[in-house]
Amino acid sequence: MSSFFQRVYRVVRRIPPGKVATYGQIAALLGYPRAARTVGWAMHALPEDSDVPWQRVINAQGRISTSWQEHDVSHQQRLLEAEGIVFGADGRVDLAAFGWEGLTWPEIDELQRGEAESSLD
DNA sequence: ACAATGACATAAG
DNA sequence: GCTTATGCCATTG
Repeated sequence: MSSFFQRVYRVVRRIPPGKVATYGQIAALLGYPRAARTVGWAMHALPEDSDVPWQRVINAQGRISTSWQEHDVSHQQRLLEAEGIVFGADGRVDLAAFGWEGLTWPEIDELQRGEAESSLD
């Protein structure tokens, strides 16, 4: 697995339950503010037996942009609602209320160090 | 190395 | 608010 994907997964795992992050936000944490599309690609390539909470990653508008038709949007929405996230009538999430604040610098530092030591995940 | 692709983001109509 | 167009980036063939 390519390093970039691993880094994406590692960050996504840090998203606490009941919170959501955007693709662009994750990309920015990795040092590529414009690599949101690649983050989305990483989610798409994510194996089902993974422990990565992919459902907590949505687009910048608080909407679920999944086009993974095998498990439509309602599936992802159900997973998020189970964590306490509330969807608006138009199917949007209030990022101001449920948006992930991101990682603190110590956490980012720990993330980087962990990446250097363990290549598996 | 080149071209195509895609769970995005943002600006414009 | 919705649709189109353009930019971005890593991965793949």
